[in-house]
Amino acid sequence: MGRRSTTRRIGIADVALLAGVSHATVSRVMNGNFTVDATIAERVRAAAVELNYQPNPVGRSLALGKTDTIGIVVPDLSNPTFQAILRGLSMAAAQDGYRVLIADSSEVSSEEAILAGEARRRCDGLVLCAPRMSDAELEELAPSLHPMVLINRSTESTQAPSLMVDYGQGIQELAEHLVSLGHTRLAFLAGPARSASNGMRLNGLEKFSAAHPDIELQMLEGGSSFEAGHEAADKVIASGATAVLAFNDLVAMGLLSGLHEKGVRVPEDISVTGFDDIPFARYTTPPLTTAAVPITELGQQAWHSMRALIQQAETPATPSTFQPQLEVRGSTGPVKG
Amino acid sequence: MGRRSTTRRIGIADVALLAGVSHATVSRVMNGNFTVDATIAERVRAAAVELNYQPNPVGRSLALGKTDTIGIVVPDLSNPTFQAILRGLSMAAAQDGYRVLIADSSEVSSEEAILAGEARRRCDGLVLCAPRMSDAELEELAPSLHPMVLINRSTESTQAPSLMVDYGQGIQELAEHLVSLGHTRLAFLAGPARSASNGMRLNGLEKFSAAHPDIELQMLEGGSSFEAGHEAADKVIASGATAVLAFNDLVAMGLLSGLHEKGVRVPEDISVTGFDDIPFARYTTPPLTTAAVPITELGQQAWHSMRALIQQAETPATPSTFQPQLEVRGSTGPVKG
DNA sequence: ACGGACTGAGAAAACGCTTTCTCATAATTC
DNA sequence: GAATTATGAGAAAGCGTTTTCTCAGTCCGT
Repeated sequence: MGRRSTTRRIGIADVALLAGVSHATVSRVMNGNFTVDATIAERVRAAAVELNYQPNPVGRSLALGKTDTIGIVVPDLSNPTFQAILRGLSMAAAQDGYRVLIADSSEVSSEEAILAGEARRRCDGLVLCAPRMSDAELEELAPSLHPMVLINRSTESTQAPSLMVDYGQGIQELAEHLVSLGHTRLAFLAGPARSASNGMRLNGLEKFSAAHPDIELQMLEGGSSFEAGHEAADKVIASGATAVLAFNDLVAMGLLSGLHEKGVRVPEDISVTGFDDIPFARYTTPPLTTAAVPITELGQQAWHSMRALIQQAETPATPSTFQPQLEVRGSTGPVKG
Repeated sequence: MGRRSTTRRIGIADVALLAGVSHATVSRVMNGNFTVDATIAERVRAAAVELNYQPNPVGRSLALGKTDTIGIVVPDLSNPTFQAILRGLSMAAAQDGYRVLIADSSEVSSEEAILAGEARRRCDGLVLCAPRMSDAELEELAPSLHPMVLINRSTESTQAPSLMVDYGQGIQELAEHLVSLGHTRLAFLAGPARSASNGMRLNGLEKFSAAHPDIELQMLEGGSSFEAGHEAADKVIASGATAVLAFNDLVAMGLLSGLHEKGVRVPEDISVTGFDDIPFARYTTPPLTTAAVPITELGQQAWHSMRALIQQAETPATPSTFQPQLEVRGSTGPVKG
């Protein structure tokens, strides 16, 4: 007890005592309220620096009703895509004096709801990347999470801004690219079944198939990780497809590695495409043809939407969509003649 | 005003009112204090679920003097090494019900101190990755940041636990490996001049040189990024070295790419080594020989040290060192004969 | 049946700050 | 010079919890 009081962090009261004013005045000075006499203000400031006083953020938060912190929930922090979103978000938020609290749901969709709620309560807003959560649950949760911005999801009920990547369009472009190279037997190495973005890709591919009834397109079960791609090599070879659209770059890279081990040449024997254009996609062997998503920028945009939401209670609710850009590299080539 | 009161989040008072008890009792029930009658407790719990009451964490934090949050400051969130530390830390902390707040100093060392202080005040502890901060500044800052665990740094004054990677040992092993392949003209593509971990590497290389007076070892200015490595290609070629030790995997990968563009073959013409063994190091062309650091595990360990620090005021102060492990892959080979 | 030891819950203080309310004192006006 | 208005700072009321303090009401032994 005695010990503890010695170590106690210095608070507004200590400054007030030293400066010989009330703590209200100290607060006024610290917050740049000009209704305080210049002489006294200076005295307070001097006392503050002498004691190296720094306002306790928790006390401030309670009084002000804001934490200057936003939360982000991601399904997997080891995924470069979410790392990039986090980075873009964090950097942009920092410029406005906000910090970010992270919550990794480890791909466990049942955790997403709880984590989201917890994070939200600690923060002024929430950026939600919850690809596995069901639409129903998201819809139910949304109101209690406001202000919130969604990544690659949208809700009916709330007007939460949502930032979407047009995966459907991107995958169509990739497929068209393969067709232009002469491929007629394609395979899609799908992502997690319940993933929202996988659904968007499937929609895109449906449109593609409708436009190209002559092109064969097989659906192969995959996943979202490097390992999933690696393990799918046999399946891909067995499919007889000459070109495969992987769920994302990670899967594509795993597949590249798996195919290499089996002695299958890319792109001579099989062409492979990824999705996302993660930083390392251009350095694989061969460099990966992919659909580039300006993902860091998306993270940045997420902050801007969030900021708008926090500042004005009125929601602009701009559901902006990011168009992926076809990035042709070495992993795709003319069909084996 | 009227509006606002309608929207107000429900608090402990609402539950108390509905259950017909004092808010103190609600608090007791919520915190599993058993000195409350079972009947009443049940009534309170019912009221809580009916109102969907969730205690306000800020209020709790103020009362309890803890936030259940730890901060981490990293110099660059786009660096896979820090991403991995963050991930290991975040996952481990989550298991104990802690969250992590991130602060990215964007490699600006002057920001590190401020960010660290800010983050620390909002959290129960701080994990500090501040490679650019001067020893003096770190020493001065340390006391005010406690509890804190350091990554790849150490202090004299405080007994802050520090988790170190033995870069000196690792780089020596890499150099020895190159020598064993017959190389006699080596170059070190250094990291940022003021980086602490770069210093450790230099110390290791000094020892190496002392043990191998016959081996030529040039020092080349580099950096810590992919781009730095890429740009250094010309310099490396001009140096006449047959093997180059890059500061880290990122630099090595950039160099690989740069050398490839110039038509220099790796490892036939020049051998290249990295450091860290980031996830993609094994998938470069050729796969990168490197010194593997169990970096996610280090993040985990950082949490364990932090937890010990938070729980018992007494510090175990275990300055643990992680030994990198030589990972020989395709980017190194016998010297050109 | 009466005093002492328990139980259990409300009242109130504490956490560290911001902000409204209030009221001296000083500055202005007629 | 008295009345009015600025000006500026302290007192106090929050913000939403936890926790100590207090004190009714019970239960027990004698």
